[in-house]
Amino acid sequence: MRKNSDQCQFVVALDSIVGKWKPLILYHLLQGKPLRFNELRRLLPDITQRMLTLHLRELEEEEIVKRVVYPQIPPKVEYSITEYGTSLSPILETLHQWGVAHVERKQLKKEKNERTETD
Amino acid sequence: MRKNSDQCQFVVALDSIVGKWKPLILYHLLQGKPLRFNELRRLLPDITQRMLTLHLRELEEEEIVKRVVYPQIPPKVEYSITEYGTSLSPILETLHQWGVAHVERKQLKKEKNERTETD
DNA sequence: CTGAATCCTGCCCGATACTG
DNA sequence: CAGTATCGGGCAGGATTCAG
Repeated sequence: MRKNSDQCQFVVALDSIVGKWKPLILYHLLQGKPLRFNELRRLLPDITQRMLTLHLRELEEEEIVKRVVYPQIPPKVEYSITEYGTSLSPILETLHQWGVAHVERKQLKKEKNERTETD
Repeated sequence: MRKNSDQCQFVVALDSIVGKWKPLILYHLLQGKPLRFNELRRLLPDITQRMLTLHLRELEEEEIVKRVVYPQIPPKVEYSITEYGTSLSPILETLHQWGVAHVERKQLKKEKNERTETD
């Protein structure tokens, strides 16, 4: 340890963000409104219950997401972004912008290739 | 497709960055100086040849990294960041800052817990 | 020195069924 | 409604060997 101990901290940050569904979960929670379990499920059509719970637990563990249980029947649980969690917002925003640009770039390149092929 | 097609683009960005060693590779190449294959290996003490080549190929594929072969014996290959690749710099920087803060936060919390336990 | 080719392994995630 | 429990597959990544 300690070798690159300071330089590698983006790996730490990535760990909090990476996971097949975490970025999407965060995206929705960062809208600000608390969401119930099944609301999140509906917003992420292809996620399984299992993965949703697992990822939420991990985010909760890092205090990025807050879980509030309303003791009632039927159960009601709300998930929301913590204040600390909002500090991820600029990261996601930057990633999103870069992603959009990257896709456009690829698209342009593809079109260019197709044009030169038909010459 | 197209469901969240615009919102999910951070996933695209993450794909370019994620991979066990990609962030480290990028970190070193973003220093600006072109690096030879074995120089990178030395900088990433625990990476295997296989993973280094694979990750470099992926980065090259996305035009984030440029590969220059000097036809000579023994072979010499230099990797450097492309101009396009430098656009990742702010992302890595933001991630790094957040990572550092996140680790510190965890550390503080741990110390606090240890203190209350010994009460 | 810079790889490519195989083989192997862990573990992330998915599918499904069950519960308070 | 909001979860657990269990089983299994796929794929990223590691170890090793060969090659120009």
